[in-house]
Amino acid sequence: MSDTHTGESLLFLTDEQLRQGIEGMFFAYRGFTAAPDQILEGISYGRAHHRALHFISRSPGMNVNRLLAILGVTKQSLNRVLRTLIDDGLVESRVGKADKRERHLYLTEDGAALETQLSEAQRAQMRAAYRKAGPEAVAGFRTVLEAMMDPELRRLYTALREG
Amino acid sequence: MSDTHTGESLLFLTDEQLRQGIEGMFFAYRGFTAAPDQILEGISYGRAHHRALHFISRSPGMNVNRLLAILGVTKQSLNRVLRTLIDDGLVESRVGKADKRERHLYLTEDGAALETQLSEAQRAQMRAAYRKAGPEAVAGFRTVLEAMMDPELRRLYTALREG
DNA sequence: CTTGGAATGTCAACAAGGCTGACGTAATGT
DNA sequence: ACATTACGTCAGCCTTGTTGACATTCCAAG
Repeated sequence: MSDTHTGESLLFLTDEQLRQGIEGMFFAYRGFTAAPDQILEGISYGRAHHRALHFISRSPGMNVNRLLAILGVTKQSLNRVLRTLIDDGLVESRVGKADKRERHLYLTEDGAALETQLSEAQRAQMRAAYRKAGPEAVAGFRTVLEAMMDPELRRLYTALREG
Repeated sequence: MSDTHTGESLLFLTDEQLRQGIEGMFFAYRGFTAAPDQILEGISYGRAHHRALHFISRSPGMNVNRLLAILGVTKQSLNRVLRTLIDDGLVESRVGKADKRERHLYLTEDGAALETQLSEAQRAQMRAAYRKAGPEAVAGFRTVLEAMMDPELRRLYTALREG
């Protein structure tokens, strides 16, 4: 807080400022994943399962290709995770109606329950941080996050908001 | 930008807002690591090596225990990474003067050169995002990042600034 | 001076979750 | 008819995390 030079300077981008931003991202990401990670340990799932559940929950009926693009992993890697989720009855894979090659992904009741549990833990973490920082800081936070994405990622990110 | 409710509302913490923050962190972290990752592929190092180099560069002479606390991994995991960096002549491990059990870590010339290369790529990324977002957004960004850390992480984070 | 405990290093084994390459199958589009 | 697309799967590899066990070195307290 002592040297952020909020708005009065054009020379605020010193290497030290940037370095603090980099370290901030590193530490904050740890805090960000801590809560769901704690739930995940014990049940035999990891972050990869959490991410899949999150985005399937976010866009029910999403096909595999789209989920691959969002997660940014290979289909083999996603498939391993997805298979366990399907085998365990948390995710349902339905053959597409228009295009029968596609599989559309949905959470089952159990899947939705776990997703809710994970999501609530993470939202609680996020809510506490947002409350602490205040609405104006939050607006700035989101602006910078979006600016950090490359165009392709930003496209995916904004597409999630719009449906 | 359309629905952030900058400051005029107490009810800005809808689940949808929080969810967008969560997804924003996910996508932004990808953008954040993209530039150094690209340099690292080819040379046989990974993110773990980058992180070690970064924090040794930041606090030369740091002992192993402190680096372990910062990175949040086990000593066995760090040791494997550190071993390769030392063997490759990028990091030097000196026996402590006051306490000879401790090893103090320094970058060699080669280590500093690689760290600079990685760091510059990441700072360029960060600088572009900061420029795009503007100083006020950056101030907010940093406030939220800090609020997302648990007290222990925040302590480590702020200690880095103070030396 | 001896001894307990702390800091460090190392060996072994393992798991999660990335990756590539190759191949099969079904459905679609040309 | 044929190439392409979407998806699944097998096999194998890498990085980076984990635990447990154990040796060494050294400081500090008794």
